Amino acid sequence: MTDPGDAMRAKRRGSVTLKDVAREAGVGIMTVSRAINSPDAVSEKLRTRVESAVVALGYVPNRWAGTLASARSRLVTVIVPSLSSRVFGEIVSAADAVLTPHGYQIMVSNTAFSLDDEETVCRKVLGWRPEGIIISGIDHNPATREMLMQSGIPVVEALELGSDPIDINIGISHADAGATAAEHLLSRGRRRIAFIGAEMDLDFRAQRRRAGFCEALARHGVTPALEIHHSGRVGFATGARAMEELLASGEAVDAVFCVNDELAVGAVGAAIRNGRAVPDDLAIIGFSDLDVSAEIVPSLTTIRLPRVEMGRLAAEAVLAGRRETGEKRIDVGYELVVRESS
Amino acid sequence: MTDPGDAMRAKRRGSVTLKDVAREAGVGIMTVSRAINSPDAVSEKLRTRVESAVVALGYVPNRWAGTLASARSRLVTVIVPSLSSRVFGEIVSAADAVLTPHGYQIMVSNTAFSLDDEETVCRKVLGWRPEGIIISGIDHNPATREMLMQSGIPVVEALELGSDPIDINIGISHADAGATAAEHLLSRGRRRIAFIGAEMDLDFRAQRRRAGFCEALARHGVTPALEIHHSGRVGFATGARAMEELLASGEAVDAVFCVNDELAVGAVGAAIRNGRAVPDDLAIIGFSDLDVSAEIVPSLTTIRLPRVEMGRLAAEAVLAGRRETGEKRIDVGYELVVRESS
DNA sequence: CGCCAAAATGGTAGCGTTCCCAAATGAAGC
DNA sequence: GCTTCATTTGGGAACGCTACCATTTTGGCG
Repeated sequence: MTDPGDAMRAKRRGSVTLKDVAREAGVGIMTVSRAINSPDAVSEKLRTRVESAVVALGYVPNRWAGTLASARSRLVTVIVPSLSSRVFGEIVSAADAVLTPHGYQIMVSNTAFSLDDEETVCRKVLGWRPEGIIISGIDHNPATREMLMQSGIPVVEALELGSDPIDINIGISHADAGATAAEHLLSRGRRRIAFIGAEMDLDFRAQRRRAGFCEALARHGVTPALEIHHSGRVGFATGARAMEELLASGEAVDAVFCVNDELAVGAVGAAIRNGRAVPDDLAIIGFSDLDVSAEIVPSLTTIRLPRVEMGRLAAEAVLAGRRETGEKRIDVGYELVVRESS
Repeated sequence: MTDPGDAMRAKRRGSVTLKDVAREAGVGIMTVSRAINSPDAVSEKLRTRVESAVVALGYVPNRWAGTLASARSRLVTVIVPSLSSRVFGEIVSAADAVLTPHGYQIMVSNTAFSLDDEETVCRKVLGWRPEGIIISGIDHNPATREMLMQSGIPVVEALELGSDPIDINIGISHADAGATAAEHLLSRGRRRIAFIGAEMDLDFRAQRRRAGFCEALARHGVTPALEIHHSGRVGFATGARAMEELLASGEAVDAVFCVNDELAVGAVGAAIRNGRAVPDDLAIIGFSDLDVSAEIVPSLTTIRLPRVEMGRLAAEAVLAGRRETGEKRIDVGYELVVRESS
């Protein structure tokens, strides 16, 4: 596997530049630049001449040069734990929908749920000098925090609400969400309540949902009947395996809180397959409200995380910049969505 | 909403540069550049001095300048129809996993399934001078094709196999996949076979799956008993609505091909809810094999699209570049996954 | 101790834009 | 026709970095 760079470089040197277009159109270099970036500042006659030269030569302005000269990258970085999850995809998508019409380009990086990777990614990302950074969560290495604060770039921490934002913070309280799940199951008269999680050591938000869940139970004098912390990766299949483990344990359980909807959907499937009636034998509640959660049978009770709204608000916060002395902390709230599984 | 650019510019001018680090470390500017980019070419002594100066000043190299000077952007663009879909997320994720270790950064853009948007996006993307472009599908506006061919950048068309690749083409035959679905249902003894699709006018791959499906039926003297082309957006809920429509039609149907798994999973749910036994009353087959498809009850028969492999191969093709006179067309194949729903 | 090759270091000239200002052109008024 | 002012146009200097080449230092060896 040879280095594509050499060919690249050879090709690129000598590609069409502003100067080529200027020569073709018989105008100055600045006239071309203006004809492209602020057409109103150029006379009709020259503008059309420039435009046809651009088309004739297939000129595409080099953003690197433009960015370097103007110190405006028109780039916004989004740092998420995972690129393949629909949860983060929806956030990115919503942010993109806001930013693209404003001429911004999104650049996505993933941390694989690791704080150290996040630090590496942040350092790399700052080299691109984005005009805004949207980052997942409020847990960062001290060095990451420091770096972001020093950067002078608007930083939006999304997904979870914390007490000490770097800059702007948009999210919900995951502890409260966990507590809401517990209270819902209790209100249904369940007392032998289990917990299912996976990759809990990596996902701080999931940890806090669990903590909030356990505390709420404790307030009612209940302790979790069983906790399955599955070693597999978060996903539908892992949820199913975890449920099988739970059923195999023989423990008497009448309700389960799955720390996210992937696990919960898989758990519902496994419960049904193993002859349990949901919710009669076993109530199940998840977290995040995936699209699929509403369509499975029985449909899944869950807690809706307003992902699209968070993505949109994060993008708008970046656009507003940090000078805008608006709200530094935005609680987008969550919503208990009661369906058939509880 | 004021323009964040001004603050940006003010901040950035006068940020830490190579020269500052050089002064701090008491060395030449080139020594700093080398200490960072090819540490082996610098003596131990100076390297440590540079390194501590970098840390002391919090220097982060400016990629714009580096890219401009070296004509190496270390950027690979991935153009997908949608950012929020898990199918595309997995492809992007797999490509990222290959490219990141090689020092590349991925830039994702979405076309919203529109050829015109794709053209706009391509033009914009070329301005960033990526070293490779991974684009979804083989259908492009003539201008888009032209632009990509002229660019001199390796282009990988992924997801579907065509006869005339711009450069490199990785995918499967969607017509064959559709035919496989039809043949599977026929082999199960079904003859009153329906089709469910959504947004069919935008998704050319789905169109070809349908065409292949219809042709295969025709070869066996069967015509689709019913076609539901739902107007909603592709998603689980739309699949459910389409199935309800199908059931309400009163048409005698014993099998359904859903043009993708989102629709199929939703359709399974709706069929069950409406008292149909799947597969006894109604067999259902989807396309793509989502993670969730294996975990619902009944689990979904589908055709697996090897997304991770495509993402990986596309990234490797970009790394290899176009000089590598290897395979221009790679058929990654699909696989019929028979589960409970058929 | 000197000599030469090899390694380490630094200066300079771009890379392709945009910004700033000067020059040129055109319009309007007398 | 000439001056004055607004509008267009263009030139040159950055922007921060790397490539290339020249220079300096080092180390090995006779």
